[in-house]
Amino acid sequence: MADTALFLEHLRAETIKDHASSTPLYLRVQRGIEQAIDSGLVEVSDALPAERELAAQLGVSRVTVRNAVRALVKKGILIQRHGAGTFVASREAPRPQPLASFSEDMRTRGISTNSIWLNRSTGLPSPEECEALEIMPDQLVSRLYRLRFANGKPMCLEHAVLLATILPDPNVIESSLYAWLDAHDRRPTRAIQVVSAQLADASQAHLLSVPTGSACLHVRRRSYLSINKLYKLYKIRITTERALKDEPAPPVDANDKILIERDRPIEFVRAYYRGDLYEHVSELHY
Amino acid sequence: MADTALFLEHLRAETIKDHASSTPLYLRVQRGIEQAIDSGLVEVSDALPAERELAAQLGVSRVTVRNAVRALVKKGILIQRHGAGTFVASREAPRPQPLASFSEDMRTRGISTNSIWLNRSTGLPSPEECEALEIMPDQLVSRLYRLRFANGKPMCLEHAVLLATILPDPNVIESSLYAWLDAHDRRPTRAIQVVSAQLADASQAHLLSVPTGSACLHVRRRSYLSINKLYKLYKIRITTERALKDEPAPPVDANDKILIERDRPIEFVRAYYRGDLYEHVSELHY
DNA sequence: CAGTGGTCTAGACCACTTC
DNA sequence: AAGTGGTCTAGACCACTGT
Repeated sequence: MADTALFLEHLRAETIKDHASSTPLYLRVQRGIEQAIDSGLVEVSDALPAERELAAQLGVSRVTVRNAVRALVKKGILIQRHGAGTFVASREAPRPQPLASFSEDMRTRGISTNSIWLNRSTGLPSPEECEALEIMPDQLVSRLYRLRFANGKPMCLEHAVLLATILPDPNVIESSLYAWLDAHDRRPTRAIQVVSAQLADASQAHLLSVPTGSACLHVRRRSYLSINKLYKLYKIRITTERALKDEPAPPVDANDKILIERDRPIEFVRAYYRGDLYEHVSELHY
Repeated sequence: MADTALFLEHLRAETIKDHASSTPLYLRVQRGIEQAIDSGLVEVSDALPAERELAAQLGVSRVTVRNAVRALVKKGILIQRHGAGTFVASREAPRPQPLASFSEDMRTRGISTNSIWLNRSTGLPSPEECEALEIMPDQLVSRLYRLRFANGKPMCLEHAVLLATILPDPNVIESSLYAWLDAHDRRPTRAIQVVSAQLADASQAHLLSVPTGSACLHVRRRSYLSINKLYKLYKIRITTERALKDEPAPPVDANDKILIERDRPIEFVRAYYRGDLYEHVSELHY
């Protein structure tokens, strides 16, 4: 290690910093180690001080250190080898692809984006949408239909459908749907995509400014909100409604049902990308 | 819960079972809980006994119980809610897509597969392959080129390149490459895929039995082997060589280099799928 | 052999949920 | 107020690695 003393000093400072705040100790240690690596204080291939040593130097228990290290190992930033030590992993190695929105995806590729709205409305779902969103036919949905541009070129024809309970009014979306969802703490945590190759039909080709019969990538995506976030949103809604309408609390059963389900689909997207301009990246695990 | 006493009894039995073996205690507890859920002993929406209660009943510490539960929560089988309890998650909810081989992928879709070899050889890598596999131009690679059929129809034109150190002789592969890799403990643990839409050119179209200009899905995949497995394979190779040739151990530096890198690409695949027969599924996380 | 991470115990207090 | 999971401590022994 380049300078163990300096590393420990930084870590101690970082660990003490939010002492008054409610940030858990192991998260502060974790962030301290992460920052030390990012700032180059410890370099790739360096061994971290032993867990017992770290614990002693920071004045915390070894369990707490292990808690912090475990998260960083899962992130791929550290590598532990039984009997040998804990090492800083190489930085060049690929990291998992996060669930990014179209705009974010393009931004990371260094491409500017804009879009024009073809339709925004709220209404009843089609049978296909009912199945995709796991809802009954009388539950309202919001629709966003637009043509997206990348670096000024038409790139993608996108049709998004969301639960109206998640997005009550589609007209509030300015350019980035996910930015709005983020701001309202209801951004999907997980998505399943099905990608297939198709030939553009006449109307798609016209909108995308390509010849009919060009190759295009058809992406269908179902996005899920984690049970925890859903529950929190649900609780908030219930409380607010009760406060407003002076109604009694809902029956416990209804509550229980929601608690125990897993992630719930909140968004269903169909998109047609120009085959000459877009490639879809995905990561698989064994 | 249907029958707490029965659940605890099962769990106690499962926990004690491999007492003599070296299986860690928390893994035995974990497996016990998992089996109880799979066998229907506890049902969806049931709350598990409290962690302290479980620990007391099993005669283990609460930390050990938490260790077991944490893994099951990560797997999506259990859901924990602060202050409320630990619940069995719904089983219908979708589970993440594992990294499957073509044959496995098709089998889960209920489709039979076969293939004909177009070429199998070992040789020096092209510049593109060097970059994809992160190797020098003098390091040998094995190539597998074949036409794959699904339910008797030509489905996919696949060109796979692997490090010769991983697959020394491509002719040993009968039908499933991944089955062989599995048997030799060198199956990739992770892969990154890039999917794009293209029109089939004349030779591709001919092999796939579709008209020239049909939509096809072009998939490029880099598959990685985890650092741990790599290290174990490497160590084994070193030891064997030493035993055979009576050579001294390799210099420590070479060893160290390998230890600290992350996952390493061992396979590079280019495949062209018929757009009318294949859809690519992927999952994203936030 | 000494040093490391991996597992385990028996406590404790805090934050949150439920009633 | 009682019960739950979330965090934390101060120990202990085992299995593995390096030399």
